[in-house]
Amino acid sequence: MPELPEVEVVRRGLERWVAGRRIADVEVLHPRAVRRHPAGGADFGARLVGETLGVPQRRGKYLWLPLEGRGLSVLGHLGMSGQLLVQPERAPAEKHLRIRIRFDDAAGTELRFVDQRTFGGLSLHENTPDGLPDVIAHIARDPLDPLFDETAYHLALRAKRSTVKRALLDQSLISGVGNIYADEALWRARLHYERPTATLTRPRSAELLGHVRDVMNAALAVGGTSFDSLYVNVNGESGYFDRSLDAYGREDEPCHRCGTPIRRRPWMNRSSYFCPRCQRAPRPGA
DNA sequence: AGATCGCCCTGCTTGC
DNA sequence: TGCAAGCAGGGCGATC
Repeated sequence: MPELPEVEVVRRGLERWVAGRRIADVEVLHPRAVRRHPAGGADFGARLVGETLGVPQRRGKYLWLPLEGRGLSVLGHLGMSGQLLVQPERAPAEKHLRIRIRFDDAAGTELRFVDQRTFGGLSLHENTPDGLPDVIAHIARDPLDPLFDETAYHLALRAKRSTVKRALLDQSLISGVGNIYADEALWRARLHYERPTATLTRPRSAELLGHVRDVMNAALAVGGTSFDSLYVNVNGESGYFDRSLDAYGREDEPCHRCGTPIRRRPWMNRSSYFCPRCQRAPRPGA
């Protein structure tokens, strides 16, 4: 599933292949793909025709394509299985093709939104004065954003009566961290996922944040090398290909630090993977 | 009002 | 073998 590094790879691909192009036609093939656009697929398409795409932007796992001179943006989220592909116009339709965007130039390529599980989608929104689609104004800056406020993050963390993994996944505090990166960063920081946020010292939270950035940058480095073809993102998960995970998905496999079998615990309708030796559970009531 | 839960969805895997 | 349940998971609306 695409996470922040994968979405950034997609953003770069879009910048290269569709920025500056004018939309000629939009085909919405599945209503769920535009469910965040209340006026529906026909309205979505009609309002895009004739518009020119600006430089794609990203925050966390959201990305958006500004419409030049309009104060509007096409907002996209890939969800679990979404892909944005730049394909030759004559290429056969993908099995899960949901939206097709054609351009009025002679490049011979079109933009396709393909999504098996339909958790993702596209929609059209007005921008805030910051140039952010209004519906994602509540999404915090992500850890790769130069304007991410580390001090504010730490203070918010300390003020929460919550646990560290919940806080990592709270998009209003920090965006772009999903289940995989949360478990990986916690493993690197040797922190148990149920560690109360209020017990994290400033150096400890700074260290954790550093690990979050490290795992994302490592994935970005790998994902960023594999997309110089026509495809914006060959398979929607390129960032994971050559990356070795230390915790996530490694139940019963030896910890890369101490050899203790990694454990999986049900958590918030998901799973948490951790090393029971390196990442000790917090004392009850601590 | 902040924290938590359930739902959306499909295809692969597992188990009886 | 076939069917059913489990699992993956981000985000949002409902609920407590």
